[in-house]
Amino acid sequence: MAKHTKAYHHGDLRAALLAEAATMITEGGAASVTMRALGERVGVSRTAPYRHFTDKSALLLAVAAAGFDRLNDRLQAVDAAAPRSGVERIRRLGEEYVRFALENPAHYRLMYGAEAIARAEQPELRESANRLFEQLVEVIRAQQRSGRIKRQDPQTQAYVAWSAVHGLAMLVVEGQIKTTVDVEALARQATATLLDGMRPRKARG
Amino acid sequence: MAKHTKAYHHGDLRAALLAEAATMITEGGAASVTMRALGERVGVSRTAPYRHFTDKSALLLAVAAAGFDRLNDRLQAVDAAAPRSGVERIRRLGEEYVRFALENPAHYRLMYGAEAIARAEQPELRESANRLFEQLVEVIRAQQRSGRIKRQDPQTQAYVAWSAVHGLAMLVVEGQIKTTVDVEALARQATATLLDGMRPRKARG
DNA sequence: CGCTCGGTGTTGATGTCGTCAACATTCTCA
DNA sequence: TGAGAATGTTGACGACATCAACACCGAGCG
Repeated sequence: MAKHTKAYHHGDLRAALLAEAATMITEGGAASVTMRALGERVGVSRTAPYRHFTDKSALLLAVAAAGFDRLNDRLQAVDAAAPRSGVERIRRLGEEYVRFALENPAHYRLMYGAEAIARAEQPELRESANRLFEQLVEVIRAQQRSGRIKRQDPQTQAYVAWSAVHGLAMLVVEGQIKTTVDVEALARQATATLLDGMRPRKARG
Repeated sequence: MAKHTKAYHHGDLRAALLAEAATMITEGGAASVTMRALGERVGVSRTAPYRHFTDKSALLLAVAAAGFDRLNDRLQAVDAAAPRSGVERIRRLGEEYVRFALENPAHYRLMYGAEAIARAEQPELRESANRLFEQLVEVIRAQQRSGRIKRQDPQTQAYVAWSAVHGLAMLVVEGQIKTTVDVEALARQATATLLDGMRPRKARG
């Protein structure tokens, strides 16, 4: 009686669908998620998901958005545990970001693959990604205030930093960087180089 | 009489298919490429392409590989025109790389989207991408010799540089970076930051 | 010069998919 | 308790990739 948006016939189909779809993505990539298979795995018919998502795209979109939320949470947790000041804070964020991608390759691909989801603009996804970006901008602003990185447009710097970690994550996830390479070390090197480039003229940490 | 691999019934179906598929990708994304539509646009039946490509995946793979070749050519041309020494050389490469992605968003996506192509390892694609990578490693080695960038493992540095430009390209192509942003400027900033981070301790260009 | 054969292209059929529409069930609430 | 809404199911449709059987054509052999 308390909740009524959920727990009808199935119990909580919407959540179950999201969870199962995420599992399927992990197991066999986004392409392996089919309405029929999904329904079967959850124990409902193929069209049942349409009561909760207008589209297959909408469903994948929700899964992707959930991925962004998870990533955000992890980054926030790492940031909270990091020293308040010092570029170490950014370094840890960058490394954790790449780690997430490595641990959830197919999910990560989905999150950034507009193609797989739909053609139109996806405000929901942009929103999730944007929260991530804004968080990064804030950290950079803080470091600028304490003079640890250059006082340039923080937004631009955030884009550059995001590009670096995202690029690395993507190359690994798509298999362009041989798996024989120590990706953790690569991530450290990438963030280190990045931070060096963002450092003020004479500082030497 | 000279050539016999080509110019049979159609003239040169294989090449025509590759060209038309590339056009379709540009116009409507990789998802818009369907064997039926492709055949129709080239003036053959839906299954004609199977005489030249075992699979739809194989066809897309060839298109993607061609994209890498085009990108390689452009980078080589830019590099040839750049001053032999000086980080300017790397700077121009980075900017040209991003420019290519911006001009061919859908094609670029395809090149790096293993998902859209197939599941298995794609040696052909890896090969094309690797040529690009090796070229970058060479340029970095040259700069190391002249002491313009740190003497670290050039392969690692190349991965970091590649990550930076690829990440930026991807974020823009996928619409994660608002189109209101001056991407050219962002590319300049990214390469500049990168080069700064790769510079030896005391150098100041 | 005509025949044949491999390279090339076509048509028909199959199985899978996303999705719509009509129908069935079940929960909520008045 | 009964009605209406929320939820789920089955059947059907059109698009798709792809296979198999068939048709065409051009080159080289006799």
